[in-house]
Amino acid sequence: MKFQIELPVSLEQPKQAGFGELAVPVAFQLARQLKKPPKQIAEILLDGLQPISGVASLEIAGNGYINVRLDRAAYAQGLVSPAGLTEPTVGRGCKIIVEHTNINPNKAAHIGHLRNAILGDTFVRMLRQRGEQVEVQNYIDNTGVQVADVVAGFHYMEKKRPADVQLLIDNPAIRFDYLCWDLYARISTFYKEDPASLAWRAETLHGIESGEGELAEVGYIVADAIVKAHLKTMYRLGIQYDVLPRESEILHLQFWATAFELLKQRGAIYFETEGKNKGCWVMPASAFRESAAQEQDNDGVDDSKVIVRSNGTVTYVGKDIAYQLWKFGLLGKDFFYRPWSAYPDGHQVWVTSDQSSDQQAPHFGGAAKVYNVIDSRQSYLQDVVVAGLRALGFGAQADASIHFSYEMVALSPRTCAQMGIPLSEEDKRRPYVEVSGRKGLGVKADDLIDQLIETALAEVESRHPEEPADKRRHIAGQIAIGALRYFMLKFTRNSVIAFDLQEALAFEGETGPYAQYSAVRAANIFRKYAERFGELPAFETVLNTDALKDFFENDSFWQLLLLASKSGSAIERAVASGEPAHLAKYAFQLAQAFNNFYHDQRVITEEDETRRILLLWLTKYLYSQLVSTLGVLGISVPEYM
RNA sequence: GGGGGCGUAGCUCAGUCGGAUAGAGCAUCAGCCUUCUAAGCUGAGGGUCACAGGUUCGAUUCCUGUCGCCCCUACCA
Repeated sequence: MKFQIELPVSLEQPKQAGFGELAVPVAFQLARQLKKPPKQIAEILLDGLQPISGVASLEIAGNGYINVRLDRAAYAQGLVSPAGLTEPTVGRGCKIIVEHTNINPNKAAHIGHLRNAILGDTFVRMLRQRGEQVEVQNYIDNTGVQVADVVAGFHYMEKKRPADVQLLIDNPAIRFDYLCWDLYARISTFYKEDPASLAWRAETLHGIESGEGELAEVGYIVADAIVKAHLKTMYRLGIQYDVLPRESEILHLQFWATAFELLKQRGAIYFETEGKNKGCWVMPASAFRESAAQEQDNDGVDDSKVIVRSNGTVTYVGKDIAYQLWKFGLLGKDFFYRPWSAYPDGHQVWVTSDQSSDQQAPHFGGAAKVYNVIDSRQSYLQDVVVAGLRALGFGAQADASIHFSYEMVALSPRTCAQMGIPLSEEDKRRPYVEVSGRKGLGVKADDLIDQLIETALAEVESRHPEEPADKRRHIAGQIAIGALRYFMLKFTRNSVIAFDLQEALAFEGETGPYAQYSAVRAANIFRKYAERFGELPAFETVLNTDALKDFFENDSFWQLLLLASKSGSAIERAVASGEPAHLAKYAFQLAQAFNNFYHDQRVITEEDETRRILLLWLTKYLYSQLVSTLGVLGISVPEYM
């Protein structure tokens, strides 16, 4: 280099289209060391530079930017006839586990669960698009307090035996997950009014953990039925799973006992002999909190985390450490597996078992990287789990444990009012109200999906009265899913969603249906073209560099092409930042750009044949990029809208 | 008390390693359907990027402090 300075040359996108395709701010970086004005440095850098292939020109702009302009025809030619199949396979053959959904199997799924599942599923799709090997796990806490409460409700409040509960499950006129939603709210209220009844919970938990007796039996059939309902709900949104690891197997197969021995051996936890945690096995706060080491004894507060209670039972975190170890293949033991169910496309979901394994079962676990999609309120517990791995000497795996956190979905005051939820004066002043399963307060996932479908159906019916009813309903479903998935993805993860029904039901503006509509419009052009001119031309043979050069002199066409060509880097960026919202935003921008193009240009009626074919090709390219991006977001494009 | 997050247009939110004139949607107002479908397009108004310092060629972005809001801080999960 001219200045004898080694520097990573960074590239960035100019804020404005008129500044070219790439900007090199290197002169600014050098300015500090060279004590020269950035503009002067840029001039020296460009002086005598040889022409670069694919680059049309370099120029200095602003007070020191070097703007790069690409050779448009060459760039377009590369997109018309891609040189070989350059699939973006960055997969290194290492398995990635994404754990998401993880709903307590004691009641119907609500909108908060939808955010988790949609975020997780979209991230999975993004990774798979890049060629990664991904395993989707949905952890089932079938022995926890929430299940126990509903079981206690059936057993003690409703006086139902296992066979009675099974009848409810088998009754097609009853939505069992909704029934449990209400029962859970009722028993939670009952506990509050009559604290003595909390003994039921203890009794039920004990029964479920032992795995024997009527309480355990009711526990199994309730949890299984609810899991079935959850998978059905999620499948409506195109969300599938590979394996369902259950807490009952973690208990019965002694996963915890193994992890416990490891933790004791390596001194990750110790037996507390005094203070409030006397008689417990605890992890010192210094393990999972940096600042804790210095100020251990301020106010005498003990911030250690209890792993094993004084009565000898293990906390959730303890089990989670064992589970996390298994995910990395570090526990030294495995579950047994049996088939749970199969999706219509044949994809098999497996569930863990403590008996014996099906011969066909694939190998689960043993990943190199693990994403846990869990809401941000649990970041403290996730920190403890990771600290556990680190304390055991598994530093690399601790680093590869990623808490894919997101903020909760709350309800807007307006939506609460619409649903008849009473609000205190204090709540009314807040921007949002937290949902509560214990109070039965929230929006059920299936209700929301149903309402979206009905709203979409009304639109489709008014626009296409001549189309068959089942077709219209299918399309309404696609639109509903598009609206819902986009709505859940448009916010970045650390933003609390104040769920507003009116906003969620919107199909205009920055929404999924807006993007779907753009794609439908493009498809209409192809249909009309075929009606008028016959089959679509073979673009590779028809379009030559001269024609492309001429066509893309037009700045708006060029900008459109450029934007559409960036879908791959949009996915890269979204994966790197862990923000599916970035990809959603890209899809919206692409749709918006297409709508502008659609409004300005007539493809079919263009009289110049070369130009018509060029317009058609650009439409085709935009369409395929939009459809594939929407696909990664889990949004399909209807036949008509 | 401790830990974490947030504060950007009337509302809901983006804002890429610190970079060029701070963006989008909704809402409001004014326009555009004989056209490849108006779930669309064009335009207008709307900003002390919470506040005060600091770092430097340059700060919405990084640092410190103040104010306000939220979450976590259980032998629940």
